Amino acid sequence: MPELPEVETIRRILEPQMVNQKITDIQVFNSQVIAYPEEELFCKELKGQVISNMTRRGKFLTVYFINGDRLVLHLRMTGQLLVMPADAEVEKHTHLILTLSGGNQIRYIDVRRFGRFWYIKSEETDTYTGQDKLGLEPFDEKLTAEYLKSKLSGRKKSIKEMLHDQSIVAGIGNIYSDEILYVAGIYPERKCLELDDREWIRLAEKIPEIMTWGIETNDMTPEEYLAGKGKEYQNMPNLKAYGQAGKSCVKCGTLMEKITVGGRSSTYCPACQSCD
DNA sequence: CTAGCTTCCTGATAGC
DNA sequence: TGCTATCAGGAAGCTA
Repeated sequence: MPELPEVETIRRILEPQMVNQKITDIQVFNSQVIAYPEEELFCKELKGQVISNMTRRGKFLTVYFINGDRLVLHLRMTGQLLVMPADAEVEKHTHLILTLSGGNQIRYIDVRRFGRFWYIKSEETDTYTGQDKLGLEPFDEKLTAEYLKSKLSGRKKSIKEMLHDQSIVAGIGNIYSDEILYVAGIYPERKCLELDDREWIRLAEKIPEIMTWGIETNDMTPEEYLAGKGKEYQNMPNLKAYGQAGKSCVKCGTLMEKITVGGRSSTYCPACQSCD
C-alpha cells in the first residue's frame, strides 16, 4: 500500500514523463474511480489539457495543467499509476487510461478500486478530496514535540492509531507507523495519554527521519518502476519492523511479535519498544 | 469534540 | 480437488 514515501517516489518518476504532454484521449473502464465531477464532464474537462507539473500532499497526487486546473488522485490500498507505451497490453483492473500527445499513456490500475480521481478547475476551491483537512507534512518545521503533544496528549487512543490520523500528520500508513514506533522505541498500543515528553520528542524526530529514509531507499529508475508495475517498492526488503514478525530484531535479536492495534496488524520488538 | 462501527473490493489463504 | 468463509486495509460516512 503506497504511503508518503511511495507516493513521492511515484511523483518523482512520473512527473518528468508527463510534463508538457497534452492529454489527447480519455478512456474510462470503470467510472467508480471518478469521484468528481461526473464521468462525462470529467472527460470533457481533461481532454486537451497540457500538464505543467505534479505535486504531492500527504498521500495525494496532483497533476497541474497549464491553465491552472488540476487532476487530484489518491491510490488508497492497491492503486497503481503507470506511464507506458500505448501499444502495451491493457491488463486486468485497468480503470482509466489517459493518452498523451507523445504516444505514451497514463494508466490507472487498481485491484480493489478504492482509489479516486477528482478534476478541479482553477477557480474552484477543493472541498471534495479531503486535502483541506490534512495535517502537517512530516517535513514541516512546525512538526515538533509540542505540536504532537497539543494535538494528541489528551487522547485515549493508541499512538499507532493516531499516527494514521491524516489530520495530524499527513502521509503515514500502517507500514511506516510500525517503522516509526520501532525506531522511536515505543510500544504500538501505548495510549497517547501515557506518553512522556521524551517520547513525544523522539516521535517528532523520527517521523521525518523515517519518511526521508523511505523516499531515499525507494529510489529507482523509471524502468525499474515500470517493471515492478509501480507497486514493488525498493525499500520493502529494508523494512525493520513491518512484516518482520517471527524474525529477529536487527537491534537486539529478540523475536519480533505481531499484534492487532485498532484493527491493523502491527509488528514490534518486545524488548526495544517499551510498554511503560 | 471523540469514539466506534460499517462500507468499499478482490486476491490470498485457511478450513473442510 | 474444489468449495466457502475470513481477512487485509485508507479513509469517509454514519451513529451515539
